[in-house]
Amino acid sequence: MSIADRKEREKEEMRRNILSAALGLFREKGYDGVSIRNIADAIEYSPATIYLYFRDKNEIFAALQYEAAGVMRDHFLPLLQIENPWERLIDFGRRYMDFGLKYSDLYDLIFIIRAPMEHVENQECWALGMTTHQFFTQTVQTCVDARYFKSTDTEAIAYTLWAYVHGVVALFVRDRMRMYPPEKREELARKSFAMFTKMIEVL
Amino acid sequence: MSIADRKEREKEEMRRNILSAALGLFREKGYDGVSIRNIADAIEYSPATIYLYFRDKNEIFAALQYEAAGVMRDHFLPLLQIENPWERLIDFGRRYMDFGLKYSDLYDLIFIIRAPMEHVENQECWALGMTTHQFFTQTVQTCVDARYFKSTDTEAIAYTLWAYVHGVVALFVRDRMRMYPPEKREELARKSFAMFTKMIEVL
Amino acid sequence: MSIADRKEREKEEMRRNILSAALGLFREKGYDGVSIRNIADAIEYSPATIYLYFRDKNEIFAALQYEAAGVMRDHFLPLLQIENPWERLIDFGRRYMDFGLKYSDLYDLIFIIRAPMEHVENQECWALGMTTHQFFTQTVQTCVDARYFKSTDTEAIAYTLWAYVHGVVALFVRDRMRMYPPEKREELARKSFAMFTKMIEVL
Amino acid sequence: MSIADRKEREKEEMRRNILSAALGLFREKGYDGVSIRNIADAIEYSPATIYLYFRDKNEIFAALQYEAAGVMRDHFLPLLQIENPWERLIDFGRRYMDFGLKYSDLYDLIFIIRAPMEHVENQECWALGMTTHQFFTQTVQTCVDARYFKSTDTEAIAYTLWAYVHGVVALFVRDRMRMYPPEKREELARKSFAMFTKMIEVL
DNA sequence: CATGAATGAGAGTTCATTCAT
DNA sequence: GATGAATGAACTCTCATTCAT
Repeated sequence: MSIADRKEREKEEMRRNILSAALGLFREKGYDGVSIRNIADAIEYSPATIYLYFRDKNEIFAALQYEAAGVMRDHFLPLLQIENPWERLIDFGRRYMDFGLKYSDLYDLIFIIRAPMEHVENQECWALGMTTHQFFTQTVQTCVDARYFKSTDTEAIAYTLWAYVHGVVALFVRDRMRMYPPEKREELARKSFAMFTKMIEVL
Repeated sequence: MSIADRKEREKEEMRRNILSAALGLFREKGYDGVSIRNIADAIEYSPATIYLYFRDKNEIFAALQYEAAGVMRDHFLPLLQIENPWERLIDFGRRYMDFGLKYSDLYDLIFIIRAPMEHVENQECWALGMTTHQFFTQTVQTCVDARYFKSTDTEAIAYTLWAYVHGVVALFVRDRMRMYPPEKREELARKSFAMFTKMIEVL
Repeated sequence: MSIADRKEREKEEMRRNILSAALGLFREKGYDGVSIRNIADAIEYSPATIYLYFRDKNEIFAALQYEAAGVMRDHFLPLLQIENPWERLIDFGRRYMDFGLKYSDLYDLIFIIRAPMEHVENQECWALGMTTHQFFTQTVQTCVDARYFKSTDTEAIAYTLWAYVHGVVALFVRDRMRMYPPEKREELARKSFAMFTKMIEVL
Repeated sequence: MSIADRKEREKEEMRRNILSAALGLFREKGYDGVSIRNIADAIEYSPATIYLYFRDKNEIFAALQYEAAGVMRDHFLPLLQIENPWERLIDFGRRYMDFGLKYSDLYDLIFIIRAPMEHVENQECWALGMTTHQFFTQTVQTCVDARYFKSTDTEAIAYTLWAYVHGVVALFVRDRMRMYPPEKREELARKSFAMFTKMIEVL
């Protein structure tokens, strides 16, 4: 079995290799700006080789989205350590923003890009995203149960919180904060977040 | 004069024809996904004809953005009638959301889509957008001056409000509310908005 | 008749207008660099108007060649005043070079460009060129008859002289003197010409 | 090794294939008159294939020029055997004319055609051409040093000789000897050259 | 497993030319 | 007499993709 194992492992390595190169390029030049040839050049293989690991460009894209969803989920793992629901919720928001500001391209992939959703992998990706979403919803639910909010409409609360943080990140990622000097943008986002956490205490 | 008039009208019609076809395509497939040929096919003219009305692809895009910015500004005009600053601010948010949900394609063009910003017309568009932005900021400022908020950080307040409504619209426009049944999405957005207006009273 | 006359005159004026614009552009950007639209823009008429005066782009080109041949012939007219055949011959050479260095574009048109020679006008142009050529040959013949040369092979002499001055101009016109600093090129040509006139005395 | 060798050979063959097709077309229609598609059609490959062998149109042209310059240099190699400077100089001229009359297309490429000179390869070509030019200049210089000329202005002498032979070839290559019957053209050129060699003895 | 070679399709853009008005 | 509007054909060049080796 060990030979097949190694082969499998090598195959997986190559896939990751391709994806990571694709992601890097994607980060630099946007989705449409990346070509199979670019990726091939980056990993120093021939374009044809890519097709041994991915059926077409769309499949690479789908895999990237899945990957992004995985990275995001991992980014939230430390939250499991936080027992106090309110603290966990606040940290959820902070980590969401951190992720969005730091991995803008991944965030874009997950929450902004208008993507073809035909592939199976897209659905896996969606499933993965939903577990994260449910984790968030449950955290809100726990807060509601513990009477941290006056309102008991968990759905509305969760959605409101999400909308806000998404707004912050989306404006940043898609470069719509040009009226603020570059070095002040993140600071403003952070200040606003602090303000927002105050606000929701009265929900 | 009527001949020249007619010609003028026809020319204008053709421009709108092109723009409206382009708008649909841009929204559907993004800036890079749309080709001059696509647009030409859509209006059943030859590609060369497009160039009689627009210098290049970018100019079409810029014209659309400019137009969108104009529509949005007009959408906010009734606000001028509202004297009470708080009411005006709340209505601002409501109208922002209305605009985004109703003219998703225009909203996308202004606040989400990725595209080059080199053209002069882009800058005019930006200028137009900024007047709207300033109108918003002033409204917030007036509220601050009138002590509607405890906080006096106008910039942070304005940004927070904007981020929230943008988040709501952006999730909607880019179809990230698939976990909610279609017919409930707008309702949820509205409910959340009501919740949000309550929240900001304590800012 | 006077109406028809005026019309004719106006038509001719327009033709010259077009040709002179075409020539200017041609000078700047080379034959292939000039488009009908360019010419139309230059004379502030519509491209379609050009077609009222010339059947196609080729015809403009042919007319230009004819014109160039005319300008060249005129350039040689003063030679008729010179009675002494040797002096006339030397002056012929000097004027040939003057013409080539000063009206490089016209020279190119006549002696270098690889042109389609289908048009009737091309043949007229050729005829015009030939009269100039014959004038030159006759001048050489006169010199031969007057024993200015030892050789009596008029044809060979004429051809040799022509080849030399053409060489000088052609290297200049087609920018093959880049090994000499720009400001010295013409000077070198002139010095060489002086040298050449000495040489041919022994022919 | 033989596989790699064969591949290498095939690649080289293809390049030559392209270049030879391109050469014919360039000569026939000039630089601007030739399109990548033309070349592709001529060799019965797709246009995209051309780009596997040459970066762009200019590179094809540059390669041709470089090649032509090489062929020309090789054409002059036998001159190295000739010790007597005067004989060498005369033979230089003869070989120059031979080259121009025999390889008109290459000559055109080097000394007549108008084309952009941006590429590095153009500069290599220029460098190669200059070594040939220097070899010529040195030959003249040696003659000057050995008092074969009365004049000591090496530069002017060299330029004069060059201008003459270029004139001969250029008139021929660009078909400006139409007033002479085709079969007599080369003969006339040769006769003139003989005459010219006599002339320069008195320089 | 990897690839060199090839290509059809398509990108944005410009052109000479026509024709109804 | 002049033109605005239109277009088919062409341009250079890039792309995703295939396939024999």
